[in-house]
Amino acid sequence: METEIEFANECVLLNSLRRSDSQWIIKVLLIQCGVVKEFKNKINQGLRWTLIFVDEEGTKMQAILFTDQVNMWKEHLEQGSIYYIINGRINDRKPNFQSVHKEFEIVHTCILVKVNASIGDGNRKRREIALMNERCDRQTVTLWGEIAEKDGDMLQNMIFEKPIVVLCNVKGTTYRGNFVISTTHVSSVMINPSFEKAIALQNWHNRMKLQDKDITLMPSRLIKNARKVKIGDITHADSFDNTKDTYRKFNTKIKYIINKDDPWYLSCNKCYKKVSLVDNIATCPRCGSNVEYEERYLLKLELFDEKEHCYITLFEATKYLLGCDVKTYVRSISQKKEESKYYRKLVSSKDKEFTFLVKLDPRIGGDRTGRSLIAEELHEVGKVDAIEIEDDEIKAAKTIKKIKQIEEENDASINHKRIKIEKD
DNA sequence: CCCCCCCC
Repeated sequence: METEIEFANECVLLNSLRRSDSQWIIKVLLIQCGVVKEFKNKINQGLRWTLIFVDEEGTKMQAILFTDQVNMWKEHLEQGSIYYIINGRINDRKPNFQSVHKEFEIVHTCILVKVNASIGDGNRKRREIALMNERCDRQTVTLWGEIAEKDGDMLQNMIFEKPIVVLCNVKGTTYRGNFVISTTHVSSVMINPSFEKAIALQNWHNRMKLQDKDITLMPSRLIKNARKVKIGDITHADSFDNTKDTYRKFNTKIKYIINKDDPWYLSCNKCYKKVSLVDNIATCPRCGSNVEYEERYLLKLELFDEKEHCYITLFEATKYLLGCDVKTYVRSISQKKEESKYYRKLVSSKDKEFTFLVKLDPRIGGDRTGRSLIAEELHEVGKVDAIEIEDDEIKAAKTIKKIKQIEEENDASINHKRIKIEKD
């Protein structure tokens, strides 16, 4: 295969290959296949295919195939397989473009729990997914460009099996106080890979499934660690400190379910605003007509905690109350809603006590009368506290203890060797 | 020989 390889950094060039080498062979794992794209400029036109490989030392490199090579290889190369590349052309790394190899590389191994619809076209195409780890922390990831197109579609088709997803060379950004991970042009996505951490997570997930536990309904570390308050502490607060600690939880009864018959709406995929349907054409008040849309939960509740009452809105969090995703719910009530176990669960939640998690918005202060809160998460009272909290301090202490133990063992073995040598 | 920091 004749191909162009852009190396990540010069070390690789020195260690395993030199640009001047005319004959070489390298063993690589294909970790990311792009989408075959057509290109056209003043001089050339044809097909382009971007691949990302990793060698046995863990160094990543990008390879580009052009028209003839694309046609020759497109049916044969497979993500996750091992190949030998023989005698490719090696280019220097181009400083204006992203390097495949990062000085700091974060690898995320998580369970896929949600895939949103994709938005936009070409390089602007994006698709949000949600991942979860063994501590039930949710993490939103935005897939971009070819990864949104190819891997995103693959993930959407697999969402019901909740595969393990590994992300390499992704970047983190903060938007409105939320940490969001985004893919870049050098990111790679692996689905159900066979390395230790991924298998351990898969085993954990299998154990949960055997206990009939849906991990997407389990209390997250966020709600476990959130500061516990009364409703009045939130509704009567003049303003909120602009700190990182913006989550609060409170226990309260559901006094009234305001829209129990239609706890969802048709939402614009791009901006989440409610679309209106006329002759099957959806119009979004913000994005215009003929937009893509899907059902989205929206449940409004009135709460009462003996002292205060307030209104709260549940979007995605409705799932915690009903136990299923919105599409399953809508399907379940399409015939006789009284026969839907999810509908019955919704109705029976009235007068029950729940722990609600809300996020404080530092921009909103003062008079909040009439303004409803938005729930991030909720569980029946007792379910949150029942689970043992292993906070970071305890974990850190354990790690230190472990390290000391290992050091002592090493010391002992070193001493033992010394003794042995002396005896000899 | 191609192409790059996007969006709510």
